Amino acid sequence: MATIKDVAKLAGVAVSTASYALNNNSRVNSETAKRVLEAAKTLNYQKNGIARDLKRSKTETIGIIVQDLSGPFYSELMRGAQDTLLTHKYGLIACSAIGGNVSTATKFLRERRVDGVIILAESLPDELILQSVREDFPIIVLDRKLDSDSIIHVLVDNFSGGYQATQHLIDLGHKELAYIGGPSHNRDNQLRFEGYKQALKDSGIHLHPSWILQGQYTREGGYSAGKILMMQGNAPSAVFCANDEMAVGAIKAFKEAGLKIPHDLSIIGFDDIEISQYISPPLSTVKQSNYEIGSLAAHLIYQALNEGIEGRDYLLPTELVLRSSTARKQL
Amino acid sequence: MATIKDVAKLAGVAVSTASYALNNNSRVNSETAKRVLEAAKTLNYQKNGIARDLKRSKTETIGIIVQDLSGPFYSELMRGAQDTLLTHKYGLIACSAIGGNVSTATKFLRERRVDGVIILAESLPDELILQSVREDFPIIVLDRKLDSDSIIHVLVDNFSGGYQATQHLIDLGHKELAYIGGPSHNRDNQLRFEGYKQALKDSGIHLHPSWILQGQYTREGGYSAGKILMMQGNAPSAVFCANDEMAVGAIKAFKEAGLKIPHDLSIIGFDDIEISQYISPPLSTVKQSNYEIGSLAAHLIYQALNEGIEGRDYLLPTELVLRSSTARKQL
DNA sequence: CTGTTAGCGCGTTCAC
DNA sequence: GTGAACGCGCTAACAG
Repeated sequence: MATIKDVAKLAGVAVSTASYALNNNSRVNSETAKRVLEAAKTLNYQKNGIARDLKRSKTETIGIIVQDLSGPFYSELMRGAQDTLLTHKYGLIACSAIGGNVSTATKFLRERRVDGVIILAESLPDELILQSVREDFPIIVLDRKLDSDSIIHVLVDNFSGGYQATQHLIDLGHKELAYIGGPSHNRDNQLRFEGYKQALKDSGIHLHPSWILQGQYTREGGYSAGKILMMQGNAPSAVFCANDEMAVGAIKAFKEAGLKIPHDLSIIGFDDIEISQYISPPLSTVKQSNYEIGSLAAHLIYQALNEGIEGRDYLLPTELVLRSSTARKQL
Repeated sequence: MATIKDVAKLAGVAVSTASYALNNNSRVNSETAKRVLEAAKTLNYQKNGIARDLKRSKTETIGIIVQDLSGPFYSELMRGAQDTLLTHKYGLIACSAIGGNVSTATKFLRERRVDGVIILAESLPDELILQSVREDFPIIVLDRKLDSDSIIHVLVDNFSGGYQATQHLIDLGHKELAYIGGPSHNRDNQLRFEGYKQALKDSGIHLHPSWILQGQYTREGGYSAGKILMMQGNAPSAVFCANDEMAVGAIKAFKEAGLKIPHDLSIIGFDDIEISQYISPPLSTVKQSNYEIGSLAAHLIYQALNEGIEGRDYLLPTELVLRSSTARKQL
């Protein structure tokens, strides 16, 4: 591999001159510059980015850590981040949180391989993040609330989302409202549940413990929860599922029980994943604008790196997406 | 930021000793090592990975370049690559091909920021890839065939896939077979089309030019193509769509025209994307095992880096996934 | 066996 | 246009 030294030698100039020439610095006269560029070409010189980053002590790259590099769920978010960073000439690289202490995530976080990180990976331990806090290394978390005043939070307003969904069902005349939740330790789920409870309370509707179920955020979990709901005898007239995956599973269970949706039972989800519009009936749900989240996160990180920022806690609104799985209660 | 120097000073040892201690080298006696580790802890020392990579001239990280970091399409593939690399203690980072010459993709390719790359991004120019060829830098392409004997190809057998799909329709008794294709310059599409033509030929079925349509690989394109097919008057009895997205669109068009699928018309897609099983009717399609592709790519890159490899061209089989959108031709 | 000295990897940038 | 220090950690060779 040719280094800048080889280029300099071939062009008959000092290494520093070669460096200036290769970076189009106007200090070198165009004649010399041309010679250098030619030498670089003949040697097929490729700069060593690592050496460069080391010297300049910055990488102009932001890392995003996601659960498993595979979630269709992150699509829009990444696009948002990518688009925004690109306008600032920053790069974006993604890695997964899988792999524990040898994971690339750890490298990103601790070894200064990127100038800042965006985190959206439940499985990444809080401690790892907190240990990585240091000056001039912006960390944005999208999936939890951490107790450190240098960490920036961009969170979705899950509470309002849960409230909105529930209120929508109430507005349609439903009073028997079940809740199929995600893992109980999951923060998003907790907040969505709080929203649900608050909405019931505000309308003076009593919360019915046997209608509170757990579906682990999975399709299978939603299916089981739906089955249980049916077997209990006193079926509710509407169900709020804390995510769309579970709603898909629950719908299956309800259909198998012979219910017509939304005629016999209304159901609303959360997330607005892609398949929600293709299932039958198309699912009403609560949507968070992932593109905006990504874009905001990227924007904040750039600001933090270059101009400094003021606020450190951002709460983004949710939006109701009404399709055909919810309807006015039949009398 | 504390550097190893600070740690050494605080522990009262030479930098080299600190380095050995931090890397658990048995040369330093445990007493000293403990002192060093403690010093590191009190200073919150984090090693600079960049400096390390520079010195060792390797990163133990593989890059994967995808179209836009967002495709649900890559999910399985990434998982495959990730899992495999992890067992070799290599990291995986992903970046998008968007951004032209300032893109992170370019950095990966030219600036030795990773030890090897996997490419799956149509928009990345051939030249950029070819220019990045150098010794000891394995490049695996999954989306095209390049004329360089140091580039490794892992390709899906699109020809056979196209053949399989078409043959399946023929086996069901269909003889009026339409083809809705992707962009004509797209290599995958071309091969699928070749497979289609070959299958027709082998069964002595004449190819009907007005049944060859173009849908740009998009849902809307498939929809339009479906409409056109209906308007032509002489509708085929079965359709092979070069990807599932188009099949989804086409089905919509056929339904709007009052056709019952598969009773009046059979349709088969390609890719087996997630929604294929949720649409109505569930779509028969041709599947490529993306997990395996990713895993194989990762395996090859590891081999190339550590043991050297023999073969440079791999062709992976496709598999027919039969659901309910295809049926025996009605007499 | 333990610890130290010193040079390296490679490009950037300041002082001359 | 150039020489040389520098960023930071690794590691071979050497000394005690």
